[in-house]
Amino acid sequence: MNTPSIQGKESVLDELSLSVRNESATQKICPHNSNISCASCRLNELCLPIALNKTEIHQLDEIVERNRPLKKGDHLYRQNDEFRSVFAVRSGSFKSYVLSDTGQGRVTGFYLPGEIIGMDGIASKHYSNSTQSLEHSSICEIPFSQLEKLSHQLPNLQHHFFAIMGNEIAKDQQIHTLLSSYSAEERTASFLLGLSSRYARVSLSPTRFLLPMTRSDIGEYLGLTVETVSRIFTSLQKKGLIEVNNREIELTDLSALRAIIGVDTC
Amino acid sequence: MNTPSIQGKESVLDELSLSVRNESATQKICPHNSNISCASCRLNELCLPIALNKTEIHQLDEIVERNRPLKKGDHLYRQNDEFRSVFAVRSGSFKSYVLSDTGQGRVTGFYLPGEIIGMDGIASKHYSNSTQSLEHSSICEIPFSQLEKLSHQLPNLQHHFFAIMGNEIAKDQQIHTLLSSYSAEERTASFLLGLSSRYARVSLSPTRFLLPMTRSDIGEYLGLTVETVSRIFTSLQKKGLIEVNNREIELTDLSALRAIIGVDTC
DNA sequence: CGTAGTGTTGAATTGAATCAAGTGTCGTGG
DNA sequence: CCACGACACTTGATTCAATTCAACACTACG
Repeated sequence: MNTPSIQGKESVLDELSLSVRNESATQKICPHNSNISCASCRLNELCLPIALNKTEIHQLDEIVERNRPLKKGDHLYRQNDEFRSVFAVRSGSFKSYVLSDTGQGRVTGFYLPGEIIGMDGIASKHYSNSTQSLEHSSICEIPFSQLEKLSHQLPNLQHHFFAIMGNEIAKDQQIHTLLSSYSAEERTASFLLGLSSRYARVSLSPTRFLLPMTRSDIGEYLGLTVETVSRIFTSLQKKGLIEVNNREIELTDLSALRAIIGVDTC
Repeated sequence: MNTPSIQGKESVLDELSLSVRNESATQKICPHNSNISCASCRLNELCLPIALNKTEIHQLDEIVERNRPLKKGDHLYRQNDEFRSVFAVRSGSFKSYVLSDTGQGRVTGFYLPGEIIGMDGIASKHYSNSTQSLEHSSICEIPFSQLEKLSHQLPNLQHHFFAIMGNEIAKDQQIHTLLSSYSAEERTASFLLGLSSRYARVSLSPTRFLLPMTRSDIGEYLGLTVETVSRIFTSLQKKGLIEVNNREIELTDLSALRAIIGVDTC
């Protein structure tokens, strides 16, 4: 197994570190490059083009707008902005959050390459949260009215977009269960395993990665305080299940992590 | 305001009590009647037919299967069953739940008339939870492959179904926020207000209704224990915000309830 | 009429939050 | 290039909201 070595801490937040670490030498295109097409995108097996044929991908390509990259902290959109588009993460990562009346935000989701952002705005025609880049990132913007028109022409695309939305619904319900009945340790373990499989999906190491978000972001997402997240990390490390160093994390015992959340590890 | 009087306790769980209480005399069709069509359904302004014209509604009608009513406790489907259809609640109510490894269930959602059930199964082709009737209920079954075919023909239907799914996603994210940062009292108040507006949507009293679910169901849904839910109900009643009597509930001070969850009551 | 399920209430316990103090890390501008 | 300031993170002590444990009342239904 080729677990790519993590670079020194001076580049922990380097915009490339999460995106191209273990890409093969045959793929030289910069992940932030705006001139890439859906057909040549390394994510086309996960993203919208899945299940489309060449002609169809070309049609999709026509409506996708590849905007300039976002810097860390830049907003993709803000709560109550008019809904116009959904977005596909091409590189980097994002967080969605809502601001509570008391001013403090609550994180509602994290988005990694190949994932779709903004579907919460479809019904009300306004985004129900704000979404911000966690590092140097690039996205594909897909104007929703055009996506609808194209979906109408391409049954495959309609089918797939229904599936993407259904997946989001199923995922949200899992989080509902997580938050309503799991302990701090179970939530944290589940979160790390979730990230692990999402990184694996984009051909990055499932056991060794950089957390793009702060402890505070994780806490808000999991309904815990920063202090608790930090304590759980320390305790998991003491138990030998993970190795943490700042944003660098290694899952050293996946099956023990799975055991925490009650998944049988035959 | 015409707040319909609630019937005696001997009919608290009567299958009609939630469905037809304040219907006008001009509408005599039994809500469990299987021979109703979408065109004549009293829910057609909320359910799938919304935004469809007469011809289109007729086409939808053709694919809808109106099954026999379900008794209290009957399952609509079970976790891991093959996904074939989504369902629209015509009368009664349902709960979705997943069984945790420890055997105890966690409720993931409640469904009232006019709401759509089963979208969590679209992506994986298997239902990710079990769904059970909470009282005598009736549903419309919509085979998903046919819904897709029809959506392809009717842009209005495609648009509307995207909106229904987007709404579900937005709703789930609100619950995420609720569970991750609200206290037991805030969750309970928010839950009651949510039910209130959903009943209002189907022209029932927003301040006086019957809870179709147990305290335990509510607890599982909100991430609280039965005891806590019971205590919060008692305490809200002592404060004069609600009046509870078994499954009967009256919201006597809506703005105070809204104030609990931090909504400005101008 | 009895029994299982549902709901309430009280007392003790506890997991996570809060409060508090400190260290580590990063990006900035002198 | 270093020093500074702003965050980000950690760790400990204390508090508190909600759970757990326990006992009992109510309701509904065969």
